[in-house]
Amino acid sequence: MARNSQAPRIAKSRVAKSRAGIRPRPGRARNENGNAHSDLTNGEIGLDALAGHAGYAVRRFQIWVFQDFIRTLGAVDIRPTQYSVMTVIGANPGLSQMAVAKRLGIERARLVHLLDSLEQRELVSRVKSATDRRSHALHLTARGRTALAQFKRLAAEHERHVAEKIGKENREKLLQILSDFT
Amino acid sequence: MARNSQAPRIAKSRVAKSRAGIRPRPGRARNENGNAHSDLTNGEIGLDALAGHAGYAVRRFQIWVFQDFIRTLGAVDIRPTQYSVMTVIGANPGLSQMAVAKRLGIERARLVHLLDSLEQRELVSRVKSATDRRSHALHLTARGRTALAQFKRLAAEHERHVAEKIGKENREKLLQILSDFT
DNA sequence: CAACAATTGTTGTCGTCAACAACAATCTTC
DNA sequence: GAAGATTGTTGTTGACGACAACAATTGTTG
Repeated sequence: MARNSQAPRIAKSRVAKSRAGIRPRPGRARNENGNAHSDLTNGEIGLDALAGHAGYAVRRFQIWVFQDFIRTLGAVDIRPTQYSVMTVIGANPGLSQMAVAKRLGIERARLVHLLDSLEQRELVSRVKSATDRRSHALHLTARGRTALAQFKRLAAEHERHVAEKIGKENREKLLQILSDFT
Repeated sequence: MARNSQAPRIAKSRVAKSRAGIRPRPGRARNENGNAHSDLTNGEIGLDALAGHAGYAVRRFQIWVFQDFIRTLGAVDIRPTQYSVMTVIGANPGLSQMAVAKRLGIERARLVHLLDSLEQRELVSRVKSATDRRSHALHLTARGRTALAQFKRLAAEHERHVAEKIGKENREKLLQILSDFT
């Protein structure tokens, strides 16, 4: 979607927020969540409608998961996206950058930098394709294969942290619910 | 008129999860050349260990959810974080920036810019606190209250999209699983 | 009460990341 | 063989999380 992706940089100062259909609802329209006029008591701050939004919970969860991943794999300096790239290349040697990007939902422009970094660390190599001289066939180096094996062990440890956090069966249920997005 | 071409690009692949058996043998990988011609592998690229990582699925899902949120609330130019801030302020008038930041897991440095933007659009106002002259008491403006009501309606529509995508009961299960993170 | 520590909002920097746009080199196709 | 599409690349923009430093203010403690 090229149009409404995000910031319509024009409408900065005062956007036409006052569209039709806004029921003026005079008086107090707040507080469906119980507290009458809660002030800044830090004890119990209600989320109101936010509590019913899956996106909010998912965002908070993802931040936690990624932080744990980064911490758990901190010793080998591998971030989640790098791990995903290496894993896919390791399981499918010879893929083009376009194929990897499409499979992982990464911009191919972004994959360029990721591969630059991984290639610099001699974990991945770009081999010129003989059949299509535009594209590169991606492979793990020998060092990359050894390293990936260790990354996977650490990633499995991270996954155990996730299971401890939300419960073993909840984690599996989560994977099942979101299987369409992988 | 949007050239919407992004959202559901991944076909639902119900590929076997390669539970315990499929392990990339340390020897030669046989996929060496079978995919020089672009599309041959489009649906056949295995995720290997990635398929068992909740973080990966969650990342992909969150991208989808946020894109839908941004698109659904595109007409009012409200992003997920802005919505969360306004919702919490609306339900808890008078909160300090620190309290809002802590509750939502946002850096207070980042909240400054978010509030600058919302204040500029006259949706939120910073009121100097009488009891603590360091802090601001945050309130929705009259316009902000009206606008938030509309945002909530649009957000509810977005939430219906989520339910359509993953299923009504799956969405509720998801909210339940991740309730600790909200 | 006065030094000292902590908090609050703010500014700034850095790095990651998604989304686009433009480009050269290279297929593909008609 | 020219037009159009694809691949990798460079660059820009903006949202976002993580830090660091700072002034103003509050609180804490000797």
